[in-house]
Amino acid sequence: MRNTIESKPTARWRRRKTARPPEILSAALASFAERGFAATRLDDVAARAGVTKGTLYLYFRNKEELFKAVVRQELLPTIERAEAMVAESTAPSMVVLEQLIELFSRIIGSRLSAIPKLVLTEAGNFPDLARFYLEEVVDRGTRLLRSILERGIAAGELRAIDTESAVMCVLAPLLLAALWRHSLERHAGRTLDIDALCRTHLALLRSGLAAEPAAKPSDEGVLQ
Amino acid sequence: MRNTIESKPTARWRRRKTARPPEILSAALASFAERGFAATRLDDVAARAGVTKGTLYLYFRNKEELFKAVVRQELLPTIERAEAMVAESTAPSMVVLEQLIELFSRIIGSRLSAIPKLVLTEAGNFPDLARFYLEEVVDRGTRLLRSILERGIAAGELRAIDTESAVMCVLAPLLLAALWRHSLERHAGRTLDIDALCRTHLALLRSGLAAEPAAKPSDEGVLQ
Amino acid sequence: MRNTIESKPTARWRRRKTARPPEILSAALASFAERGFAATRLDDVAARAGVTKGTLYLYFRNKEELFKAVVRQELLPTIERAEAMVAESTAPSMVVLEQLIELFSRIIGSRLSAIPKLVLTEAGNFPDLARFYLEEVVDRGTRLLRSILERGIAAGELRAIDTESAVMCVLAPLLLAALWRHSLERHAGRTLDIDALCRTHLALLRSGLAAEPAAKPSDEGVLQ
Amino acid sequence: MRNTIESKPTARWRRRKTARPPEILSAALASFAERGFAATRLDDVAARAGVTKGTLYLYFRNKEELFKAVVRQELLPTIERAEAMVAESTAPSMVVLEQLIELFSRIIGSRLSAIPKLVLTEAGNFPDLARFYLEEVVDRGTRLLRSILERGIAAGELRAIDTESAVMCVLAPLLLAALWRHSLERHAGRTLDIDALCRTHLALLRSGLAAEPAAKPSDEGVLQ
DNA sequence: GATGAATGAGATTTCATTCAT
DNA sequence: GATGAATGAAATCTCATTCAT
Repeated sequence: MRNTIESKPTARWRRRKTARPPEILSAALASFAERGFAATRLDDVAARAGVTKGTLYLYFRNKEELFKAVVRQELLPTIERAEAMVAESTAPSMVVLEQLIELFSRIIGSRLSAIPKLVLTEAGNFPDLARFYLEEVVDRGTRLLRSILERGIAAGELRAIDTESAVMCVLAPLLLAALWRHSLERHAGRTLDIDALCRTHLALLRSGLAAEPAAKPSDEGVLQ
Repeated sequence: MRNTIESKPTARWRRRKTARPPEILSAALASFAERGFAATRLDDVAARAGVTKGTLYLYFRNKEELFKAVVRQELLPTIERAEAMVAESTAPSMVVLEQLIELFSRIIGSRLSAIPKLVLTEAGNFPDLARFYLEEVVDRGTRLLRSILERGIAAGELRAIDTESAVMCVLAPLLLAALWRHSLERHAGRTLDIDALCRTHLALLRSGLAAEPAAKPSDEGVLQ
Repeated sequence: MRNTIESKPTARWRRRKTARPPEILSAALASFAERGFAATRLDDVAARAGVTKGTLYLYFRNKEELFKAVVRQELLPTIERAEAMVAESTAPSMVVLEQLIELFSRIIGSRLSAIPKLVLTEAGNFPDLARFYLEEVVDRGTRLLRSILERGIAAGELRAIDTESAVMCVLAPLLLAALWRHSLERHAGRTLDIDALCRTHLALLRSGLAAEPAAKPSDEGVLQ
Repeated sequence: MRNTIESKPTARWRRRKTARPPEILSAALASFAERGFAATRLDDVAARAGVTKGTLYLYFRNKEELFKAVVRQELLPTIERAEAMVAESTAPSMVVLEQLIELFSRIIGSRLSAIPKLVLTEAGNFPDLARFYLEEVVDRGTRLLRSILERGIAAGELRAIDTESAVMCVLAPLLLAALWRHSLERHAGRTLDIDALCRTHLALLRSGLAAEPAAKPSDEGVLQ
């Protein structure tokens, strides 16, 4: 009896075949990230997506497939974007590094940042998901960073270090920030200042990675 | 009436009685770290601990209490040890930092290193656990590191940076290593060389944190 | 605007409209016979009938009504045919018996033969279906057979036996053949030779039912 | 408050590890025979067995395994008994046949008689069950009967007929009686007089199978 | 103290049925 | 008339928890 003029009879639902899957994936990402795979109830995912449980099964064969779809479909575009960025760039490695870190820092703010936590959490229960993530995200990501570092070392811009370890040192603070945001931040009074973190991180990296002879430190006055 | 001759009949049993809780905690830590809280079945924990399900309930009220006990009882001694180490030390901050990192790198090899993953993973489902961990581990840990950095800056040994962010940058690679070990490492062909990582990390930190003679401004174009 | 020239554009569609119910019944009979009522999914029936699930509900109120329609509409014509055959015949009872058995043996080859299995299977779940089948098929069928036997006994052609039991003995091999075909035959390597079965059955019946004094056995040379 | 003298505190349940499986199998046989596999709810089986649903899973992995166990464990002893009976007997084949039929008629009265219906009904959904039944029951049973008939023919006691078909003719009325009992009988007013059926069947068989002096060909007009 | 059989609440999954298109 | 997306009730199955032994 809501509409006295327009007599639309309060449709219980509407057909939205193409709109559903993204909505469901998005709801699922949120739920899985919040509680983990096992603790997420499909009732919750469905409610969040504005459908009923049964509808989930029209689009995904079961809970596990839904879970895998979440991880697969969300990440790949971003990886590809980063790879393209690096491939196209001719800037000095330190600048490319800055650009990458900046890109990453923006991802931390998006819903994408929930995925690392998700994978961490569920790697033990989903071996093939773990392998997918290792190959399509970890490996591609580290290869990318490593190529930048090696290019910089070869060009004499950066000092010679163990690039394998260095890649982890470069990524770690950013990853940790993403994990923090989706786990403890909600329970801490404070929020993490991502920009400050990136600035400090970059400052440390600039001096840390700088080629040694010309190690005349430029300042980072602005940071701090 | 069984043992009329040997006078310490139940010795082994008596020992086992007090041995149970640690054995159970250890089994639980391993299981929880592998599969997460929800996906861990108490049958598995019991089997791993060499007892039956019913026995768990003699020592822990329920699954949740067992989980919390795992986190609580395993970590505190280590934190206290680190605090003592710093309190007693009069060495230059960079040296203390090295000692701390070395301590941490040894923890990564122990079963303790599963706990960060556990807490990260389950913070969403166990708010009070999250708060406990924040207060008793995160806060105390960062306070500790921060005090070292601040002491170093004050002494002119380290350059002036945002210590709040810097703490994360110092911890991140170590934490990431711990998380890696308990999630993706098993599925990757390779293992992480923790020592190499620590060496590289320290090398970067030494230059990155070193106090500088002068401070000529330069740009940080991208990040601001 | 499709058919400007041909003037019977929807002819095919019109035909289909009346063709639907039999097509659906046929598909349903096949599905129900294969898997039973509960295990049959309407999706399957619909697919087999070349329509979609929704269409079924245009012709049948629900799954149960569809099921009952299958049994009801398929059998009655055949029963009536058998009754007519017997009513018209003036041949000796043994000959009529042979004719009936021959009719039955042809039914075993048709899709109709699935129905006994269906009723057997679902009698427990559909009491009114069971009663319908009892009255309209079992009772009418046994009455028919019994009348033949009694006529034969009265005429001195057959020996005096308990006709109630004898009816079952006459029908049993044929029914069993029908059941076999729709249950185990598919899983056995072999198929049942219905003709051979009927020949043997008739041979046994001829001697078995023959009036005793004149028990000069005629042979069944061909059979064997 | 039931026991004012003996103060047994109304135990909610009792441990009866070995007593359970047969009780459950028996309850399951009854339920499955009544409604078929798919239509049987495990709640019902559990209730009938006096336990709860969960308990079923202590003893049987899932519904299907329970179903298969029912068929497997109930039948084999009986088959073996029949085989032993025939192996030991040296009586004329017609006498052995009578003994077998008598044995069978007693089975019809027991709960075992539900199994043929069950297998027939569910063969389509459980191919391996069908194969098991074919090999362990149908084949063994027909082999048994056939050996009796062949022995009788060889000894000149029975006339030469197609033993393969004859086996079905011998078994059919008994099987049909079993099927009837577990499907339509409940809905019919009347019950089947098994003894009368067996008597008539045997009477027909005696004349039908009896060896004949001569063999004058006559017609089999209809069937050929 | 230890056991493990039994429970029962709650999760995933299926599918007959509905109804907007 | 036909469709098939969406529903929601009901089924199977799991597993934390209890408690007789």
